Amino acid sequence: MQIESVTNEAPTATNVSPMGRLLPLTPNLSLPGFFMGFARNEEIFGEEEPADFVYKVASGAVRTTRFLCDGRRQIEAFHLPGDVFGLERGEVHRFSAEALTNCQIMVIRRSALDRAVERDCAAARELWVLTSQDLERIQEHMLVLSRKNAAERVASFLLKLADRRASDIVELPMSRGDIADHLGLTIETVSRTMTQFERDNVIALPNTRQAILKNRAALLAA
Amino acid sequence: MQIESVTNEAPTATNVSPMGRLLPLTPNLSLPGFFMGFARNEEIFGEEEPADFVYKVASGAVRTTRFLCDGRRQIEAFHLPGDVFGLERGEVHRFSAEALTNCQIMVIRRSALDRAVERDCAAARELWVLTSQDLERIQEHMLVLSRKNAAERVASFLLKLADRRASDIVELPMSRGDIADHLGLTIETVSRTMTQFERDNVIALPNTRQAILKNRAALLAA
DNA sequence: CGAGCGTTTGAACAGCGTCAAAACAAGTGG
DNA sequence: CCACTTGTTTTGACGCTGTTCAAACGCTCG
Repeated sequence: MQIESVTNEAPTATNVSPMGRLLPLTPNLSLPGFFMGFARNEEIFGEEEPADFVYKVASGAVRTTRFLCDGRRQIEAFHLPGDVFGLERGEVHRFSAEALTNCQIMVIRRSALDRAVERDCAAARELWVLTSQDLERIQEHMLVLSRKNAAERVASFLLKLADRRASDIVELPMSRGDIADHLGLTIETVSRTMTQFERDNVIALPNTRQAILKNRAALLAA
Repeated sequence: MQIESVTNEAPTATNVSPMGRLLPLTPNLSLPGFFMGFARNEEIFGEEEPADFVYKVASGAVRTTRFLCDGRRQIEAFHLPGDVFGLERGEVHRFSAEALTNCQIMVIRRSALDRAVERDCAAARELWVLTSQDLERIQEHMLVLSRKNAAERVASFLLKLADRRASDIVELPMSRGDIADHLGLTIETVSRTMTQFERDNVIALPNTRQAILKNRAALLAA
């Protein structure tokens, strides 16, 4: 990993503090921070490590994961540009985060966030909204995990990605194994399901890291 | 349902406002509110209804649920005394809530909470903590749903209830069907799994609404 | 005592996981 | 440019776990 300069311009006395320049954690809340670059598969932070920073994806993609004691893995979420991750209530991270692709990550000191929230109720509200959105997203995912079958899970996943990108051409920065560990399935089932969708002319798979939605209705019904 | 007087004492001019007396939403945040009683199976609020109130269990137990379009049900959580539920970011409830048993519910107007949070950063933080705890709880549950088998799911469930009550004698205010819809299983599988635990002397089932943990280690290993 | 639920139990079935091998993709070094 | 390696994805055969369907059992309450 490597600390990156934010822009093409060289840093100046006005836009760089010892904590870095002001960066938008949300559209309404900017805090001093800096950027870091991570290479594909590099760890951004580990489970149980001190949660001294909050992160936001500037470019690339990230996964947050945790493990059961016997090694079974769960991927809590995939984070795309604009997503905030690594925000904790306690002292340590409850997930680890790894780069899915080479990526640029905005890094903000948690102490700076804490201070902003102590004096500014609007900032405090922004923080609450961030966490609420996380909660809503994950409640949606819980429904998928508890009550949907393999085809429905993969369909939901593809549709969510397409909605985020606002396009029927979906880039898949994650491996089949990552998708499986996110959906509570096996690699083989994910692969078989996608191939079946392709045979049924519901999607096209020009290569393993790209899917094109050809029949949204069929995916919704799946 | 029926609006209840809070205590044995009659309300007085000092502890009752038009909004009700001050009630502790959390130990550190009290707001004007009132109590309501609900009968077993009575609906407290419905999905898509305006989220004008926040609720806290005073006594009894509550479930929050949602449905897939074809009727498959998911129980997001069971709420026991002290638990806050029905707190939303948006305008409407994203779950419905029903009384599992006869229960007393503390009801606080959301507008009162909003106002408190606008002027008081400490209150705003309390709100964030509430939502964060929800998120943490549900992330834990997600791991159960995505990567654990039937025996492990039921074991986690019993252990969590026992931890909450700080006792090896676990009251089960919910039906087998409720447990099934919470754990992403069927009634039959829940029943079979519990009977098997009983046969293996891991738990005792004096009746259908009570379980006694006899071998915590076996449950943890399950 | 009988009706109506919820729960338990059984038998058959199916969906998904497991294991194994083949196909494919992406580098690496000759 | 090709042979070789390594890791990922696909495909196939098989078996287990959990579902489905059906029936029996046991509460609770008229």
